[in-house]
This record gives sequence, C-alpha cells and structure tokens, in this order.
Amino acid sequence: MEDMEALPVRFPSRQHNHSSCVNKLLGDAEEECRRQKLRFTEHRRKVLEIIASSHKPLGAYDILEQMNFSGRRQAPVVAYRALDFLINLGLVHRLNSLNAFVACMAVGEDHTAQFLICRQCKNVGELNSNRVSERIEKDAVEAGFQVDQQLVEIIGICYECAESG
Amino acid sequence: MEDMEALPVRFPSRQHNHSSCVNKLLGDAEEECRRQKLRFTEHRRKVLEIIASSHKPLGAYDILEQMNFSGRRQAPVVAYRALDFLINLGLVHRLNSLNAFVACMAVGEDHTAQFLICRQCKNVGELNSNRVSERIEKDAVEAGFQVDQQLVEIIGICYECAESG
DNA sequence: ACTTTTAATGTAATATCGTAACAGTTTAAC
DNA sequence: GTTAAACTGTTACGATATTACATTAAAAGT
Repeated sequence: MEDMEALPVRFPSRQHNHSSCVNKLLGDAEEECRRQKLRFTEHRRKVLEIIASSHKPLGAYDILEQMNFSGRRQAPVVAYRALDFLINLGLVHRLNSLNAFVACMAVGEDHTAQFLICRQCKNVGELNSNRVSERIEKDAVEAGFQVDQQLVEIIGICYECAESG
Repeated sequence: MEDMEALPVRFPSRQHNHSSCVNKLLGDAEEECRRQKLRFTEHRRKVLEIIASSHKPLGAYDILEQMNFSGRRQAPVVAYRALDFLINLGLVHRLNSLNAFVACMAVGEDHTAQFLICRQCKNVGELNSNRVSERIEKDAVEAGFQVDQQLVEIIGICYECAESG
C-alpha cells in the first residue's frame, strides 16, 4: 500500500491577500539572516518584497524596474546579486522554463520545490510532493545516477482557471 | 505492490559510437517527415546531425558555429527555426536549466522526457520513467491542477563518473 | 502548364537575459 | 582602531532569443 498522506499543496487563490505573504516572508527572512549571521540589506529586502508581492513569476528586469527608489535606475547585476542571495537562503525560487523568479511558499519546510505553472493566469504554485521527489530519487539511483538536484516544473491549468473556462 | 518493471534508461557510455546514433536519428527523421508530409530541409538535417553527434548538450550558438558550410556565417534565427521544427517532431529536446539542446534517445517511444544531467562529464541521458510521470500527474491532479506538460531535469553524477572518482 | 497558396529562407535589427571586472565603501572581527 | 570580509556602484560586455519583412521555393488547385 502506498503512502497516501495529504499533499502540502499551495496554489494562490484569486482572492488571496498578498500583503500578509509579504510580511510573513520578510519576517522569515529577517529571522533566518539573524540566525545565520547574514546581512539583510536594503536591496535584498526590496527584491524580496517585490517578488513576494506577486504570485506571478517576475523576470530580473521586471524586478529591476521596480527598484528605482530615488529615481535612479539600478544596474542588472544589483538585482541578480540580491536574487542569488535569496535563492541560496531558500526564500526565492528560479523557474528555469520562464527565466523568472517567485517567492517560496514553504519557507523552512525542507522541500524539493516542484512548481505548478498555470499557463492561463500565469500564477505559480508549489506542489512539493515527497512522493514525487522520492520516486525520482529511487528511479535515478536504480539507473545508476547519483542525484544532487531535482528540477520539476509542471505546466498546465490551475483549478480556478479550469472552473471559469 | 508497486509496478517494478525495468526502467528504459539511456545514459551514453564513454565508449559509445556516435555515428550509429546519428544515422538512426536521420533515418527516423526522414521517415517521420515523409509520414507527416513535412519537409526535411538542409538546415534541419544539418542541425539534427550536429546535435546527434554530441551527447553533451549544445547551445544554439554552438550549433550555429558548426553550420558554416560555404564559409558563410548563419544568423541565429536559422538555428532556432530548425530547432523548433525538430523539437516539435520530438527529435530534439530542450534542457531549460542549461539553455541547450540534445537529441532524443527514445524516438517514437511515447515518453515524457526526464533528463539525467551529469555535472562532471556533462553528458545527458534520459530516465523516462513512467512511474515518475504518473506520480507527477496523479499528485498534480489531486492538487486540482490539470497537467499539460512536465519538465523534469535531474542534476547529479553519472555512473561512470562516480566510478572513476 | 500556369496560377495560387503555403511553407521555408535570407537578412538586418533588436530585444531579453545574465556576468565579469574592479574600484570604493560599509560592516564585523580581532 | 586596525584589519579582514562582505557588500555596493559602475561600466562594459557576453550570451540567448525574437521580430519583421522581403524573397524564393515547393505544393496544390485548375
């Protein structure tokens, strides 16, 4: 008999209130940085805030556009540096099929991120199924391959979009 | 009890003879084009030949470099057009984590491609496990998500590289 | 055979995504 | 306070991919 525990799925609903996500994530970030003695600088805070305010993936240059505090346009590398930092901390994920970035919806939960990408509303959720990651690990090992990293992106239609046609 | 059939794994061994791969793939391509009444033009043949001659993924511009027959340098769009065609035919796969392309190793076998990417030797194999794709499908559906396309890339160390340290 | 339609090519320009290099500044550690 | 490490500012550039449009070649219809 297979393990049938409920999946920890997170797909953002339409009526979803983003500001609470943002606050939660900023809090998590601050705490994590304190714990690891890392610096949560202005750029990093700002980039995380921008990403967390959208459940649609943002490109690095989209983020950059929203970084002109002081009217000054920042160089691309500024966004990429902050993104690298946030990704290493597990607060942000990169979607390789879109060259874009989303905030993590399961911070601190030790997951191999698997993404559900709705090609209609463009929202992105996390499936994060242990059954999937374990299946991949087992089958790869059986094939003589030692897995370091899994990259799973699932493209389709989310529940709300399917409902509303 | 779970399905324990053998996996149809393909990871290119080091002593592998590429020229037979190339010929097989060109043959498959010709046949498929005849069947679907599509044109297997010079560019398309050449691009497929270039990709099939390497089990390491090639970038579009790598391919382009090998396309200077007649000494003339081709425009990028030439490579991208041929690649689109070959990908639609299922003869070539795109690796999103590398922005690169590999020849399909399981033409005509109706598979959801899952890639094994060795970060040491850079070779790429296909896992193509139905168990994995079914697990993803089931868990996504359970999460209310309708799957159109799966993208699975597994980064790690292949058997031969693990052996030789 | 000739016309019409569709598909593929040639060519130039440009958009989008990402990194290297290095000098200067701030912060933390001693 | 001095030193070492991390972060920032800035410029330049490299890598990846697409748009647009004129031209040519192939297939389909008559």
